[in-house]
Amino acid sequence: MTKRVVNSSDVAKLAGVSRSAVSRTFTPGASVSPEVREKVLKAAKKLGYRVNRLAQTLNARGSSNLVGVVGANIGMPFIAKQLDLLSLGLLHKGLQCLLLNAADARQDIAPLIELIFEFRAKAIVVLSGEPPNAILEECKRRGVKLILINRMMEATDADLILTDDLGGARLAAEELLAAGCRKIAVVTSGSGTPSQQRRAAEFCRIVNAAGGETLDWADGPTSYETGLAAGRALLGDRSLDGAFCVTDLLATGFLDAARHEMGLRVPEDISIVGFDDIPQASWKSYNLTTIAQSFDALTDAVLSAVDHEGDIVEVSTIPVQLIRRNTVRA
Amino acid sequence: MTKRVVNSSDVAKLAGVSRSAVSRTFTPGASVSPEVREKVLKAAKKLGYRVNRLAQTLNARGSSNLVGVVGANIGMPFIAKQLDLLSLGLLHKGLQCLLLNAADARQDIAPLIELIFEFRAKAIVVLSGEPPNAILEECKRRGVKLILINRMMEATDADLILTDDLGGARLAAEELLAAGCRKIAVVTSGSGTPSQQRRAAEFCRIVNAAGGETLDWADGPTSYETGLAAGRALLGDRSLDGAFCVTDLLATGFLDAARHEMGLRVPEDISIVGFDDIPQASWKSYNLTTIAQSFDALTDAVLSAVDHEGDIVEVSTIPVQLIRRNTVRA
DNA sequence: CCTCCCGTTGCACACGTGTTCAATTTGCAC
DNA sequence: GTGCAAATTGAACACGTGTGCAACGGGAGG
Repeated sequence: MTKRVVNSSDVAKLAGVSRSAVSRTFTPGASVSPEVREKVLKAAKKLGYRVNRLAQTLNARGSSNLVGVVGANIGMPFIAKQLDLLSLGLLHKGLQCLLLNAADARQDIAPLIELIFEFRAKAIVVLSGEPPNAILEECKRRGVKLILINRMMEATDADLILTDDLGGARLAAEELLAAGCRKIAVVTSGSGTPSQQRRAAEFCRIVNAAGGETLDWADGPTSYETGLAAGRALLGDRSLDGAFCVTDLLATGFLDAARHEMGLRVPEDISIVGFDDIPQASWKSYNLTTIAQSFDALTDAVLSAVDHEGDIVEVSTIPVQLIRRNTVRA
Repeated sequence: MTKRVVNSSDVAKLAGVSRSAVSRTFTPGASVSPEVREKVLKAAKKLGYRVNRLAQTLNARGSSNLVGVVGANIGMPFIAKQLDLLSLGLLHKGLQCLLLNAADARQDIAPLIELIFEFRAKAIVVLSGEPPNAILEECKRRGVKLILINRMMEATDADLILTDDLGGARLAAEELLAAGCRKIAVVTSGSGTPSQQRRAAEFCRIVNAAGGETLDWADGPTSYETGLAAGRALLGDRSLDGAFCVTDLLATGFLDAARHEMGLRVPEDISIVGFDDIPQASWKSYNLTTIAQSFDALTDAVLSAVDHEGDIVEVSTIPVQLIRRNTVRA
């Protein structure tokens, strides 16, 4: 006994019409008479018929309505929230989300993208890692939209969606300077992503220009533990009166090191500003002053880039906003 | 100018062989002579040929190597981590992950599952929501593996993967009783998921049997804010000396309410135990004693269920473990 | 040299759908 | 009733692939 799935021909046979009629019934805007449509729908329901999207896509010239999403560390709060909203938006738009999770941000994501090619996806969204140039060319050749979120800057063949890192760094710097901070730690991970580097560099530039002193840290993955380690290493220097952590995850770790290991009071002894506004930033134990990115703007930008046909690349900037909570001295 | 994607016939033509030879070259275990294989590979590389998985699947009788994953609240720490490991494991096994994100845990997930049917997925993993019985039957009829994680208990046609909620509740109860707690809050969300209900019911049973008193709370979504609200509402009663929150997210909120709003010391004034061991549970500000589920066991169970052919349903139990940190009085 | 067997190859079919094109029917005005 | 346009319908093709089947070729054993 072979469990065969029902065909459009099966439906056609039962309804007593041609297979074309069945196809047209399920194709919006096609020309079918109401009575035929009803017969077809009845037969389809009886047999439990469902269109085979794979065959549908195969037929349609060009690509499917699949969107490949490449990421790493899906479990981290900020990425998780991005993915949550993004997949929701895609689904809402009638697009399906093929998730390719990289084991590690450092992993070469080229094989994953090539896998997406094999599925004839309509677009590819890259949340982590940096696709090599060969991939960029291949995307262009195949007519696949490539959308990079906070990735390489000099890629000219992909749609770029960039957080306003410079604006955010400025907000953070001004807030800490206004609080009277003069010697400020700048905490980044060792991953060296362009986004983090831009934030750190711009922050240092502004603070130094204002006569402040900055102290860099860059090591480890982008994690709570790294923030903790940074705090342990840097906070021995009691002359530090401020810290800018380029990620909230780093900031929470740094803050915990200050309070629970180094015996410092926040914000009385040291002021801290983060970046991203992850959910935990608003938890009472942290109450972290941070730079929020508009998730809505980010999602909208991705969705519009997916739809946006044409060869002109789009560069969207996600606006940022200072969220004042309670980790900067008044 | 039409941007056509390269065919296997294109490759065949360039290599001077038949299309079958191309297909066989990319089919492991097929019979091709080394010289033909090399010619084909050379031509394929030159043209940038990639197998079209959609056509591949269409041909192959039966289903694809897609696995549909249905979830909600992908952004929440516990779900996010589940999804992270799961998608990683699936990818590692050569399976692709089609992510369908529900807007809300209460949303009817039947349409999402039906969408997965249309893609002829090999299996469906349900992380949130409860599929109606009609879906169960349809899965069986279509020969699609249905895997439910911590969902309905009485479903007999699906593979079930269940956390050892009862064992976890027992560990929590024993820990709190051993700490001398006599009047214990039991905090659940208002979502009424079977998993949460089992944990709460078993906990109450054990504590009551030991002569302890329990105080229930069940309202709101499963979130930090709900835990906060529960703490505000319950902790006015100063005779409370313990709390079991069926989710770490609830526990963190509850703990913050105790410390930052009700002026209580944890664990001196009240002992708290959570469930899930989300990453934040180990953050220094919480140091939450909690019941950990083995993520590896969960992932393994899902992967084995996907592969496991045959009509017999599998029921896997994910073991739990008490993680002692610092929210229970010694 | 003949026979048998095995590895390789190409042809043709099947998978399930959307769509063009011509044929047919319907509707309508005269 | 008749002519014409519009709406509907069905047959046939295309999409890109894997594979059964038969044909072919070569080497080993007799």
